[in-house]
Amino acid sequence: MSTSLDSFDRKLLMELQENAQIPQNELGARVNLSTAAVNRRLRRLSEAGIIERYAAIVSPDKVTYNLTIIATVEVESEQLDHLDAMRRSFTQCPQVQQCYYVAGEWDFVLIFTARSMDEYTELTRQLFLSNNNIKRFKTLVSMSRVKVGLSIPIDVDE
Amino acid sequence: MSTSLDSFDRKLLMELQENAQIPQNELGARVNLSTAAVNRRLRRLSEAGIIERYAAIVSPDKVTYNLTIIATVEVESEQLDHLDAMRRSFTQCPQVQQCYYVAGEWDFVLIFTARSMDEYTELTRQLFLSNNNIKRFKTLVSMSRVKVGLSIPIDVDE
DNA sequence: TCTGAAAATGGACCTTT
DNA sequence: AAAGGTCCATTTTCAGA
Repeated sequence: MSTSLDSFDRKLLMELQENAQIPQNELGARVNLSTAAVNRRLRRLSEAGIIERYAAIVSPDKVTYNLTIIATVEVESEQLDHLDAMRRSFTQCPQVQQCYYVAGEWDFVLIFTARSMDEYTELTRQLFLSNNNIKRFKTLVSMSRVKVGLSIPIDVDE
Repeated sequence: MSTSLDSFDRKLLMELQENAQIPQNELGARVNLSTAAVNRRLRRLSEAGIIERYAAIVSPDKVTYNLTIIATVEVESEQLDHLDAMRRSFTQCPQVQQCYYVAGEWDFVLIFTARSMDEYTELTRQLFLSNNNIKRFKTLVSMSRVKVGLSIPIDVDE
């Protein structure tokens, strides 16, 4: 059950979060392991769910999704069925890249990607304004995507 | 030069954002294209920077990064060298998964991943409290990662 | 689009700890 | 048992005709 990673696993994860296209023999060379051993470890990491999946990262600019917007939302009622309905509507919206249910001054934080302000405005209409369980929301428009990723810090020596 | 995607490219991107491990022959079957055609398109998409990179997505829970925290930051001075220094310090911090420079009530939005509240507290010390260009910051602790990803919506038929 | 070479993956089997 | 290494078959990628 010990899902504990050894130093090899950590090095592999570090590399693969950066670049999942490195072939296994090259990975082996980097971490000092045979190709077969790398192969086995990658399988284990995937099966254990430590590697959730492999994904292509698409450049938003190159496909004219030039806008990134962060929205914070406060709800009226935290009744469970209401919350669930909201979670679902946020999750289903493809322009919602991320959604966090948070404690503090707000209840949800959403990260949108959109092609234009008009598109975002329309989304707020659908998701926020037409929902009377939303007390208020605030919009922060990103001027610069300073750092964007989902990498988890992996300490190689630990 | 026209970086415009046709319907095949869009379908491919849609699939690969979800799962970058699908072999090219399987992709071909799904979008109705030969393996070789898929191969050429993927190369083109990468070379054009439309596919930025391929990445392994690691499950934070499985490696004991149980905390996700969103922080908003207001700066004292928006002088360029000050901003740059801050951007750099945020970018370099491995626990900062994302950082956006925003317009509105705040100047930066940061998304942290951390192992514990103590770790986060220590990070705020390093990044915020020891920096006297930061006027104030606010912390929102995520109770649930409702949706997490970097996918761009790709309309298959457009 | 087809064919085939080269590369990468992944299993079998043996060895080490 | 658990994990590594070598070798080999299969699958996948990718270029040329």
